[in-house]
Amino acid sequence: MADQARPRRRQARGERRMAEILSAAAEVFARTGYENATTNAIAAAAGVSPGSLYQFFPNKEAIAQALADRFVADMRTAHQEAFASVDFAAVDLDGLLDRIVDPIVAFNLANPGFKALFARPDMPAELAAAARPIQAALLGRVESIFEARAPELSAAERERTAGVCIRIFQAMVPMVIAAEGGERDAALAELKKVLRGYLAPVIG
Amino acid sequence: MADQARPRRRQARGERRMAEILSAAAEVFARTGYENATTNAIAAAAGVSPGSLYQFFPNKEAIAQALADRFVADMRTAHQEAFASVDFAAVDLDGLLDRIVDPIVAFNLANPGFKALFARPDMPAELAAAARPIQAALLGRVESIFEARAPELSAAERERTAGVCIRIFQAMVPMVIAAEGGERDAALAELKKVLRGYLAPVIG
DNA sequence: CGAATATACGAGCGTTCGCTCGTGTTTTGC
DNA sequence: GCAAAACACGAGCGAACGCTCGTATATTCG
Repeated sequence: MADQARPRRRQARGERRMAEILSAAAEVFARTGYENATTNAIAAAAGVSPGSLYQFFPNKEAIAQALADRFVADMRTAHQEAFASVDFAAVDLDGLLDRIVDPIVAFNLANPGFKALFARPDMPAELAAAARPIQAALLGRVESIFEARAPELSAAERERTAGVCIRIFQAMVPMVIAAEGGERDAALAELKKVLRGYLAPVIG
Repeated sequence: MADQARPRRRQARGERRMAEILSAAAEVFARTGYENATTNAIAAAAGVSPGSLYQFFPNKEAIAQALADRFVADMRTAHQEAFASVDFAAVDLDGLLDRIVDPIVAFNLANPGFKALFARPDMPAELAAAARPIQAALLGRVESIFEARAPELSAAERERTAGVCIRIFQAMVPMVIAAEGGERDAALAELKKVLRGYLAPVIG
């Protein structure tokens, strides 16, 4: 009953190990996907025994959960930077797209494990829950742009439009990442073209 | 070696069983995803013993493969109907979108197992191979529209534009399917809005 | 120093799951 | 009618994998 098992006091060494294990997990998840990633493989990739791994994480899902938390934190700052650098009212649509799309694409490019964890259709409920706050925050930010640029939109329209933008983004980022060099620039330009075509009638 | 194991002669009963097993597999895949679907669960859902299942399919992947083939065949006819009913040169962009988007969305709505098999990021290579022909065919059809309506496009631009359209489609169909009633109509309208905004500059 | 706790190891337990095998029943072909 | 082949059953094998446990070393604290 309420076997709360007070969290053990970590040493600096332990904190380092946890970070190493998470990095190894990100790499293994990115390479093999969530289901096919074995905890022993993660431990091996981190240069650690299975037993040690389980001193820091109670089970496989907790690893994914902690990794999700780390991604969410990183992504939040990436988003904050992206949205903070823009005066929504002053800049034109093309400028807006450049300032917001580029850094978020860059984040996804730098964190290949991110998609392997969150792009899965049969994601454990807890992982989905971890991803939700970042999704909600992103949605809110996009909505706030529309609020400033297209105040005539109803709340429902605003939310729907923002949701569609994010959806488009998530669909096309893999395309951008998969492309190489000049191809990638073309794909990125195409992503912006789609968003521009969709948004031009809404926020001139 | 080349232990070709000539294919056994099926009875009518056997053909029926195979179809039943595939339908059961579609249902189980749709409900639990590919990895979490157990062959015993598929057999049970089909009202068949595990041993019987393995008289028709050598392994789990072969079941998915055969199901993929069935989906591909069904989808091919759905696409054929969708594209055959339109005179690309005569109709305007809105009409074009209505005539093509609606039936393909309807197909996805009627085949919920389809996505569970093909929307997976860590799809076995053989499954991806089974999906490729249908993707290629769809790409070709979309390209042929552009060829008729925007002959000034280079081959590379044409292919890229068609690929983006399909990508957008695949990203937004789940949104349409997840929505209910009026919400669904709104989502469908939004899908067309995205495509229209993207394509209007290309094929007036 | 010594006790308490954190970290580390890796063999292997328990369970799940894809798949097999021995056996029995139905259908086909002659 | 009778053999051969297809169909059907379900207990359970073997391997994979998440995770544990006994044990040993390192670190902290008084």
